[in-house]
Amino acid sequence: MKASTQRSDRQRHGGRDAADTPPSGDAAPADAAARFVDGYLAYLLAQVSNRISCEFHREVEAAGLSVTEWRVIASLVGSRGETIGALSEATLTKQPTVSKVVLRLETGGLVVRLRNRKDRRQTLVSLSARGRRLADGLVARALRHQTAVLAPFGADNAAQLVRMLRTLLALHPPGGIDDASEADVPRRPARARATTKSR
Amino acid sequence: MKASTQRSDRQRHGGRDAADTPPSGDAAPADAAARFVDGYLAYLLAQVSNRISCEFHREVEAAGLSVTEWRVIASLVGSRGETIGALSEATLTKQPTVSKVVLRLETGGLVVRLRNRKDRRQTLVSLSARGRRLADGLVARALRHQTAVLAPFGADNAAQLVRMLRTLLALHPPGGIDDASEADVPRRPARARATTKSR
DNA sequence: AACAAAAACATGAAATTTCATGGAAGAATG
DNA sequence: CATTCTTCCATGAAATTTCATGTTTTTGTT
Repeated sequence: MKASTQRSDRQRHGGRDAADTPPSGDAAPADAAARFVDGYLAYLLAQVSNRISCEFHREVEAAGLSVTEWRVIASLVGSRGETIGALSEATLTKQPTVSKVVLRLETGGLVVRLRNRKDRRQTLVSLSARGRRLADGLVARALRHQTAVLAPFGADNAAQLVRMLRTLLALHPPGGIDDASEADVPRRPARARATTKSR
Repeated sequence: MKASTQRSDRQRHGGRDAADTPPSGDAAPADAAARFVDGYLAYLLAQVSNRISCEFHREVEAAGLSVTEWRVIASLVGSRGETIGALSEATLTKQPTVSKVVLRLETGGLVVRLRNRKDRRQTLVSLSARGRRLADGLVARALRHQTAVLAPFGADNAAQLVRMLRTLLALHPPGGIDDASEADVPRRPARARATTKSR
């Protein structure tokens, strides 16, 4: 229910044909009209993130995990227990999805769910022995892959890249999703607020 | 149906409670056990990509577009026409999804679909006059946002970040590699040097 | 302490995305 | 030029994700 209707009126094309211009193949000969996205940071980040990840996802699937499952597992490596909420943030997946994936992983014997004694609302998820074994193998491969990816840059540049990414992370706190601080004004598309609340 | 069964046996928790360790809040006091993902490039890229994008997605939704719709629109800015396949790659969305989104956008009057005369199999998508107006506004805001995001780095570092991202893009072609096997064509040249130098 | 408000998570319903498939057009072979 | 193979896209069915909501627990207020 985003833009316009959802009906699929047209059968086949309306009939109009394109003039002649072949779309941007890769290198435009004369009309060097660059696509906007090719210089857009968010696009570059998304593309790079996706391509790097996808390369490794082959190994993930070979291990019998879905991408979301791998993200959850990976987020648990080196941790003593993560809440559903923390996993949601770490895996870039909405909370209900994480709840379900974790449940699936638990029945699969890869993770364990406990209750936090300090706050009995939260569910603490951690790797089972079997989950840790599986994770260790994948993590080793992941690090090898990462090394290969960063290799072309040399240690210094690679380190700087990682440093800049970390800086960006620190500069842009998560949770831009739900924000209802001033609970009075219901919904205002108004002026963009850059001040992300930290939690 | 990825890992294990899908049944949901358990009602509520099994009953076990966590020991006492509060999960990684943000800064571990004594047990500096860092989560694996916090040093994992793919994770950093995904997080940064997501957070930067999400910040802007508020403006996108304010404009009445879904994220996928915005990605399609943005990919058409500065282009004379993109195929469904190209849009699929640019938007990181599977082809059937793009087909449907484009159809929706067309009925919404934001894009136009034509047939490529050169290759009548492909559908060339381009912005309508109205779509271009909408896109221009969003692109202007997107660039302002990008400027703000890169500001803390200074021109030189910002440029280097973008350069490195572009290099990674060049080093890691899309689509992954199908199976190789008997192909006489070299799988992927790969061995490319990353020129962190100017563009 | 009592009560209201908020937070964390599980769950069913709804929406979106992807998978599998098929038709049509171009390329490749003979 | 007939035949086969591949590519590109659309479409219905299936799977995944998200939304909306309810319950339980914690926090804040009076």
